[in-house]
Amino acid sequence: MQASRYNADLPKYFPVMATTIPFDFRSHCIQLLAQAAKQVLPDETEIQIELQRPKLVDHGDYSSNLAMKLAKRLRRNPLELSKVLIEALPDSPYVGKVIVAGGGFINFFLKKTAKQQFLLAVLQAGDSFGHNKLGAGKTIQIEFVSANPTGPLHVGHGRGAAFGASLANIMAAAGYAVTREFYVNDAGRQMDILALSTWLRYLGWCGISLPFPGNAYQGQYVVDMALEIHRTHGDRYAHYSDSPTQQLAEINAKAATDGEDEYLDNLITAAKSILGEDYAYLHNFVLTEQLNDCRNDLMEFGVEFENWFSEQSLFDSGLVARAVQLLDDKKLLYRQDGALWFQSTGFGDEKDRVVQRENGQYTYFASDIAYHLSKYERGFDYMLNIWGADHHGYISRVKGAIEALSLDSDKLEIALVQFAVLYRDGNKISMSTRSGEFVTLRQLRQEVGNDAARFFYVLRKSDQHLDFDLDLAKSQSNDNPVYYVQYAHARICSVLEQWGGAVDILGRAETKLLTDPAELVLLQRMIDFPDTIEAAAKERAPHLIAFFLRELAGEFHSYYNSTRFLVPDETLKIARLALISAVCQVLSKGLSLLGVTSPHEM
RNA sequence: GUGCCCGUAGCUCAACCGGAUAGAGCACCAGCCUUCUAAGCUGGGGGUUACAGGUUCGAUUCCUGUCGGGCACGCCA
Repeated sequence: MQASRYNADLPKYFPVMATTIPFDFRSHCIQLLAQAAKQVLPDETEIQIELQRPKLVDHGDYSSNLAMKLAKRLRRNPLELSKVLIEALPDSPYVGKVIVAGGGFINFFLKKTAKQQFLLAVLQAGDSFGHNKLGAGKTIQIEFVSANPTGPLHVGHGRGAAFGASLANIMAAAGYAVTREFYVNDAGRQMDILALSTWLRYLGWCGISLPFPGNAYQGQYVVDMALEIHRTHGDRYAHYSDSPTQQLAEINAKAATDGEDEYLDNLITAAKSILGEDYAYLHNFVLTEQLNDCRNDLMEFGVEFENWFSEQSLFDSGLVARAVQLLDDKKLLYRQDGALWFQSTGFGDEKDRVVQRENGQYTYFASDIAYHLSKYERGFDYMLNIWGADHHGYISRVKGAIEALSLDSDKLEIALVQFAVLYRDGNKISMSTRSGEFVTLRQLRQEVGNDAARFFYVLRKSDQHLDFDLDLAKSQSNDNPVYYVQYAHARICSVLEQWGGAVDILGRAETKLLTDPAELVLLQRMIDFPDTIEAAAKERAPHLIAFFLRELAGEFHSYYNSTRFLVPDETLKIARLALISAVCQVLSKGLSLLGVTSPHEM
């Protein structure tokens, strides 16, 4: 999957077409160089050709370090080698000059007319401009967010959501068939704790006051759910047998002698016993409430999933038992201290892991093995898990289990997203789901808006910590870079509206009139767009799109201030409008990849 | 203590997996609106890429060590 960056033999995406409209100058130049290398150095069969975009315009549009790379092995002077290669380059309708520079760089300068013609290709491709065939139609499943449905999403989940959703869009644009999935942890102890917490609050509404454990869910939403139950069902879930609260009182009495976790588990056992079949209602109610809340929250944030995969279904379908059995068949399980252990140390893990507890309950790890088995059985070509960075210690055991099942663990990639650390009044805000002290994604969205939040989240590399200063985000919301990009889009829309002409005639623009340096800069930037999407897909780096958009917007604003578009010269006017129309289209496309809107006016 | 990630302008971050003179945005200074949206533009100052070695034509990038920060090390999820 992460093979050669640029393979000299294969065109990257669009084949270089022999028509009048050039599409992929980079691949074209690579092919030219490959042909030259083949002629000059017939013995070298494994030549990797890389082209980079030089930082300085003086260094051309594309640059190759091929001669410098080969110089040592061939014991030849890199400058001489460059010259020989350049002389062997086939003629090209798109390349103007190729020169040697620096210590042996081969610098390609595209013809001005090639860049100008490219504009028409952009307009012609429309919304699909920038798409490429990197993925070649292979299927990839991307699992992200997967937050426990035990409370509102917080700002940490927001980063995973924004990153995952943007990356999914980018992978789709890069030619992958993407399936987005949310893994719902609806089977574990945490759900029991939430159900218990809600019930205790509910009893409070019924006038039965009991101590509320410190490690139960403290949030206001728990009180609200309890109130909702009370409103629709009255005291129905409060009065059982002779003395409903007496059992709880007994359990409470044990708290003094047992640890906190045992205390909570005892309460859960008691609740299940007292509620009987009604416990399922309670459990299902809180799960449904939280899941709906989560789904709505994400939908409003522009994040949607093809699949919501239930952990419980893995137990119901027997897949957990089957996965464990498969390991057992391979003699990779053993029993110790009453628990069932998986020999993960044989697969790169640092210690063996329990899959079934002494009390017969499967661990989270066991259902996770089954979950990944399910992914493999569903036949995706690639799988990508997006996890919080705190799960990095979990990677080796999951990969180990996959290998133990004789599956190809290279098909599964795990991308870690660092935490978003919140600051208010210059102080770090400590967050804990259990304690109910956290800033929710919803609050953040209301404070800074969906667009700013989506853009801000992907403005840095995912493996970097994100310092999120709430006060700054609020007070400087007008300075947020997202507005800078959106403003460029709105300005173009405004100009096009004032022009009022039919957009399709822009496709017949006299592009050779676009000779201003600012215009060529914009053209070159748009030529880079497909490369940027490809790089963002390969590196799982949505921030590259955000940075690209800032560059493009900046170059447009500069152009806007220096040049008037609605000029009397009709031909020139159409040419310039065609250019900014293409810029508008690319801005909109890039923003949509990041889940940000493209306003027509601001 | 062990493992993983990170350390770049005053602050927040880039730098196309080893390339040419390390770039933006905030903040600061000086200019630009009777002309398509000033949420904009133009110019300026600001750096021993934490530190010390090593690898080579070439290092922010790769290797070793030191210092500093984050995370993980459950029969929790």
